[in-house]
Formats: sequence, structure tokens, C-alpha cells
Amino acid sequence: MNARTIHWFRKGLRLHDNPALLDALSCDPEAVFPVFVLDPWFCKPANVGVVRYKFLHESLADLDSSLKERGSRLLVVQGNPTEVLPTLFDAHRITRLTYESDTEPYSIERDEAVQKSAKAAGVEVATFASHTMRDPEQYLGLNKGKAPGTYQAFVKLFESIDGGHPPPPLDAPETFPSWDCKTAPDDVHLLPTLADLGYDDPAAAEGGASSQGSGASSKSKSSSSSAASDFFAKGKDKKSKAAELPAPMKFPGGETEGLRRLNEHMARTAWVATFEKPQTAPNALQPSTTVLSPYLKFGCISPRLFWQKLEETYSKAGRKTSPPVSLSGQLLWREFFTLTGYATPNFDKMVGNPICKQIDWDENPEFLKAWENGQTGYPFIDAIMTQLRVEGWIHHLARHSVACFLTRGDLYQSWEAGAKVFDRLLIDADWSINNANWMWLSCSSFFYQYFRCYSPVAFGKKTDANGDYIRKWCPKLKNYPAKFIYEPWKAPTSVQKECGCVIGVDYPNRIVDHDTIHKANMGRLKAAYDAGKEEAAKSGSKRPEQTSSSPAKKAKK
DNA sequence: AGAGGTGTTGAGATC
DNA sequence: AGATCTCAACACCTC
Repeated sequence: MNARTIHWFRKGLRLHDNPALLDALSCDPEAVFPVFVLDPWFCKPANVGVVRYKFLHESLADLDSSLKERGSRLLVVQGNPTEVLPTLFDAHRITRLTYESDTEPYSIERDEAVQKSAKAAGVEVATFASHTMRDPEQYLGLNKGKAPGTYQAFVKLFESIDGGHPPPPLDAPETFPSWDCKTAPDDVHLLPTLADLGYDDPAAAEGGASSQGSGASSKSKSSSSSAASDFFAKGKDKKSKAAELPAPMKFPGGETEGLRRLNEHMARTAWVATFEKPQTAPNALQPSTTVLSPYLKFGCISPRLFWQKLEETYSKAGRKTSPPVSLSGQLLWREFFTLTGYATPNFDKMVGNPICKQIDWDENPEFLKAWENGQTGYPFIDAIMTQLRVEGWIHHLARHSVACFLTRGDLYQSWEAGAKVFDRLLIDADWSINNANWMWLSCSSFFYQYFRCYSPVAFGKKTDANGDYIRKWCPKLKNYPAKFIYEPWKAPTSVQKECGCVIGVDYPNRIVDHDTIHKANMGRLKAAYDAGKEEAAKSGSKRPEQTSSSPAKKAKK
């Protein structure tokens, strides 16, 4: 009784299966303030691309709308959480803070600072692990404080707990306590517009800007002296007008859309039961997988709900594929990589990262730029990078193709550089999973068969012989005959002219020759491995670096 | 202790 | 068409 609680949304942008939120509501509080803090460290174009920012924006609008139906609202404040939250504690006599725990180094450091301020302000803090199916600490506790080194070992660990049945998801709360901010005018806690945060809104160029955020209608007006006004004073000064969002995204953000998408896919019983990730096409014009990753990343849907629905569907089907290739296996990859990222220091770097091979990557900004901008001269690679920029989502195997191409396959650039680009452009960019996969593809960790190399020409042909995917994303090449569309430089000049796209003029020449360079790169990788072995032998231990165990708490940005 | 099995998703040849 | 094999070449885990 008499608790005045802030529930701090960060990830976990949902009402269902949200134990921290339920905790906030469970103690008969006088007031519960659902707060999201727009941290300028994240919310700027250099770190978060416009497509993902819009996804976040839509997720927040959806959350606000759901809260509104339950007699509450989402309060959005801007600033560094370590500064903003203490101000709110003070101004609103907060006694309790709840949030979902997070495993990323930036978040861990931030949360420690917030906890310190909370303690100083006499605010009780309660945190819950609900971003993954189980608390990473639980896995570590059962595994001598270490993350399992392989996926299979992780699956074993997972299955050793309650027979591999994670706890069922919790229901969404029905109602919120009434609170004095309830009557606050709509405009006081609007999300800032894209432009406010320095983004160029592509929709503005299209001239279409339709506002679609439910919580983002613009009644101007301010009011009075309610506590709510104070709460939002900052936002109000910015006189933000309604957030204007462009035409609907291909993958709109939010819990509502995430649940809709989840249910839609789970209704395809046979498809779910026979799902095998390697059998899905990277270059299908419509996604060949669920595209639930962005909803998991932001916590619009709960992994435990996803798991429960999978189990229901599997039992309905009476058969199922298994990890690692099944849909359940995909959730376990996420669980595994999140745990590994939590337990490994410097997980986003090569140097100082105990699980990462040390490799003498080149540093060629021109190569990196060409790759990022889809100008490598390899249509399959350029098409994928273009889809990434425009839609913010590409198929897993498409990620493999371009990551291999940038690193060990062709350009021999550091996986860290590629990971940064993905981290900015992907709507589902997840710090742990992204870095893990880049290490995987560059043969820096987890996977080491560097002689298995994706061909930027042959790989795509297997599932799209006609090159329709290339025609869509590299429209300059759309008139090329299928025979040449993966290797347009092989087309005779007369054909190039007929197709209206001369290579070297209208479309770039190849920046490298895959056939020769990928073999040379294999030699370099072998040399790097051998050098690493020698290093290990010299220092007298077989695997001197494999000693990580404790969470990478001290990792510096 | 060292050999053999395994590893989410390669390419290319051969049957 | 699809399965199976090899290709120079891996590291890691298990027994």
C-alpha cells in the first residue's frame, strides 16, 4: 500500500509475460508509472538506423495504446536514464522501481548506476529476467559459472532443467490503479518525432506522412498543475507535435503486431512442425521464415509464449523437427548466444575476447563502404545489402552470404566492422546474437571450417535460378537474362547494352575476383590459426584464453 | 591420450 | 532431381 512505483520499460515492450510489470502492480500501489526513457546514446542515426527507430517508435505507440485501454499511459522521457530516473524519483516521491534485467555490457553498467541512485533515494528495486526463457544466471549456476562452449552442450543444459520445459508465460494485467496523471493531455508525453532526433524521415520525401501511432495524436494543449504535467514538462518544452510516421512499415513494431504474427504462423501446423531453417530460402521475395526476431529483440513477444505455442503446435501435429534446425531450435540459439554474450568479456571485439580467434584482418575503408552500400559488383551481395538498408530485415542465410563475403570469403575485413553495420541497420539487431553470428561466419568462434565458403555467385542460384530477388533489389540489372544475372560481367557487351546496363558504367565492376581471392584468404586464415596455436604452445597452456566465466560486467564500451 | 565423431545451412562432381 | 562423395584444408568434444 502506498507504494509509488515506476515500471521502467527498456526491452520487454509488452504487457503479456512481463513479471516486472506484474510485480509493480501486485503490491497494491498508490500509483504505477510506466516509463520509457529515450536514451540519446541509442536513439541517434549513428547508432540506430531509421527503420529500427521507427520499429521502436511503433512499439511504444502500441504499448501506450494498450496501457490506455487499461486506464494508464506510457510516459516517455528523453535523456540519459542515469540522470533522468533520479529526477523522477525525487519529483514524484517514487518508492519502488521495477524492470526487466538485461545482459548487455552497456545496460549492465547503466543499471548499476541507476540502482545506486535508487538506493540513495530510498527506492526499492526489483528486477526480473524475462528477455530469455530462463535467467542466464540460472544456466551459469548449473554449469560451474561458465557458458557452455557449444550449442549442443547448451541444449543439454537447457533440457536438464525441468525436462526442457521453461515456465509458462504470465498473463497480461487487466487493469492499472487509477492515478493522478490519468487526465493529462495527450500531447505531454508524445514520442519525439524522427526529425526531433536527427532522422531524415523517408516518408516525408514520399510526401505521405500519415500519422499512425495511436498514442500520438496531436491535441495541442497543456494543462495545468497536475503532477502529470511536471512529469512531462521536459517533453512539452520541446513543443513536439504529433509524431508523424511514414506509410506502414513492412514489419510494423509492437506487441499487438507481434502477437498477430506469432499466431498467424503458429496456425500453420504442418509448416511449423516440419520447419528446417537450412531449407528456407534466403532470397525468397516474401520472407521464408517467421520474421519474429525483431519482436523478440524488443520484447514485443515473450520467448516463453513463443515456446509454449510451439509445444502446442508440435503436439497437434504429432511430429516435429528438432534443434538446431527446428523453430524451437531457433529460440535455443537465441538463448545460447545471449548467455554466451553475457558470460564472455569483450564479446563485441576480437582483442581481449577469450573465445575469439585472433586474425590479421585488413583495413580497407573503400571495401567496407562498397559492401555496406551494395556496390561490390556481385549482384547477389549488393541485392542483400540493399534489402537490409531498405527493409531492415534479411534472411539468416543472406546474412551468412554477405558476412562471409566481407570477412573470410572475399574482402578480409574485420567482423567487428560488419557487426557495427548490422547493428545499425537491422530491425532485429541484438548485441549478443549479432556479435556471435559475426564470429561464427568469420570463423572466429563457434565455427571453424573456413574451407566451406559461400560463393557470391553459386549460393543464391540454388533457390532463385532466375534471379528474381536480384531483379527486385538491383533493378538496374532487371533485364539481364538469367544466364548472366549472377555474373553480369560475363555478359557480352552487346547484351549489356541491350539490357540497358553496362558493367563498369551503370553497375560497378567486381571489386574482387572471388574465384582467386577466396582461396588466398583460406591460406591467410590457416596461417592465423597456426599462429594462434603457436602462441598457445608458447604460453604453456593448450587453451590459455578459454578461462572466461564471470559475466562481462567490467567490459568497457 | 589420441583417434574418431560431430558440427544449423559449401561447392562441385558423380551417380 | 536428389543423394552422396570428395575436397587440402577446421576445432572441439568424447570416449
